[in-house]
Amino acid sequence: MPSPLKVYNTLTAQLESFDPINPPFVGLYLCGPTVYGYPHLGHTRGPLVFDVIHRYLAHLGYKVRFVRNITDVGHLVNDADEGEDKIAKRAKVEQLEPMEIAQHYTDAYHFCIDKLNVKRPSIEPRASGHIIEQIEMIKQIIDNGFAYEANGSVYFDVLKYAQTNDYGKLSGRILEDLLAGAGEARRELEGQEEKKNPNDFALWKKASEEHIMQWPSPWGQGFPGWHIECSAMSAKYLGKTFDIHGGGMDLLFPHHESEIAQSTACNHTNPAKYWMHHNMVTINGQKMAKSLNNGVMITELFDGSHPLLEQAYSPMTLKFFILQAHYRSTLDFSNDALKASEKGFQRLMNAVNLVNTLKPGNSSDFDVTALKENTYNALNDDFNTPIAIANLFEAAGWINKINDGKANISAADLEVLKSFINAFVFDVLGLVDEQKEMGTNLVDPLMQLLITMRNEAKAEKDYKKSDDIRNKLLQAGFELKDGKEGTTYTINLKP
RNA sequence: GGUCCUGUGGCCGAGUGGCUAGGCUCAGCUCUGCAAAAGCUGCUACAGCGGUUCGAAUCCGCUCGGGACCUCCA
Repeated sequence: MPSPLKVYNTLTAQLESFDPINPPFVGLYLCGPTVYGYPHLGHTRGPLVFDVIHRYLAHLGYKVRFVRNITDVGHLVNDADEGEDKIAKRAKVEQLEPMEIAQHYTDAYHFCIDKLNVKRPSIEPRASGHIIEQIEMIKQIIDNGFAYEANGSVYFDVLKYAQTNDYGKLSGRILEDLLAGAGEARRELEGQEEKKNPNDFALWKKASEEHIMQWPSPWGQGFPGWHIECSAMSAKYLGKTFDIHGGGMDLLFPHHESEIAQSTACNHTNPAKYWMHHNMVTINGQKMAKSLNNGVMITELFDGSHPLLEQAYSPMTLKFFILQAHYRSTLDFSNDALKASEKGFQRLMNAVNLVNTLKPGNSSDFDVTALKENTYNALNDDFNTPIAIANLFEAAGWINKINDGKANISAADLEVLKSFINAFVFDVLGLVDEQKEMGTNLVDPLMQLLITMRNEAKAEKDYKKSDDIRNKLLQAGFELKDGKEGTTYTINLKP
């Protein structure tokens, strides 16, 4: 029997067994993108990791409602007190409607994520579509005595909250340290004097006249603070307490810490049972971030146009690359690493295709059930995709041996192997055989014709002609392979 | 400055107190008209210095290196 599912909970800093609040239902919330720029490599990790989590939970039989938001308001350019919305700033530069920009980058995000075969969430709420919910929540927090209005803005009273709650329990921060550590590192913030305490954060910000995205509120024209959107939207669609809240480690503080504080101040309950955080994609050992300007855009990866790239890499190569690392480890980007993933992925897909053509024997030379169990155990151990993939490679090895007649598998075991490997590769990991997808329909009959012609030439020992066909095809992106069962081909994706 | 994470073989990247992770690369072999693919074989690492232990890459301490967060950030 496979081991039970365990997840690492940032809140307790421990591996915990996964017990949904209302089985078989699972509420899963992931902090989505801020749509004010094109997505880079790092932006794919969250969606990819939580896609596997989403898929695996569904695979295990849970009814998952997966909510991933689009942030199209509220993220401020510098800080809460300069009051310029990121989206609005781009609008001024490009002379477009703010929502036009948000839509544009949302589309770009969807384009990239879809290429990676990430399942769309059950609900994808926009922050701008939930202003009312956010205002209601802020009102409740004020009523509960944990927020105050100052000059048209509303701030969360961290000190008041900390009197009866643990502010910092998620990120492991100690309020006294935060207060003391403010010192030199903290910038001189304009309007900081509105706050009772430097650690107080904005729930609602007063908008200046130039500020394009603004809404009426009980406190005047303004816009919501950064953290409140996730609290409002997760509560609306998943309830005041739900199962899993995820995001990047860089959101741990202050974003998620503040979410917990807000939700607790409003609803008197911890919003999520499990908090899961994935690590960063690094480049030259440093975090890839918009603010550091070291991002490789996803479309640049797909078409190989970024100067650091030696070639184009397909979406599945990127996906496989990311899944070959555990989600809580940093993952360093490099051409060599990407190439290794490209090769390895192809090898795995070859084996997966082969498994459907295998002929069973009388007995099995290896323990299929154990292999399957090990693969489940890997994912049950905090979604350890690299170990799961290692097991799939072991299965691939056996598949190849069986295909070569150097190993046997019983008919019953073959069925187990087929169903399990297909389930894991396609359903759980969500991989796609890109070459196969391209190769069907129109291309295949033509290829079969050329293969036949070449084999005729070979039979006549006209190797010039046969090699010519092979070389020309290779140049065109079709690689021929002579096997015992005949000639097959692969399509190489090149820009 | 504070809090925390991390340092694995040519590259990427798992991992447990004692038993080969895996992928890629490289070399040799089998197969093949040649090549590719596939298979087989080889390459045994855990920053440094101490300590605990019968035994540590895995636990503890120190040193050195890298990184994250403390400010928008996936």
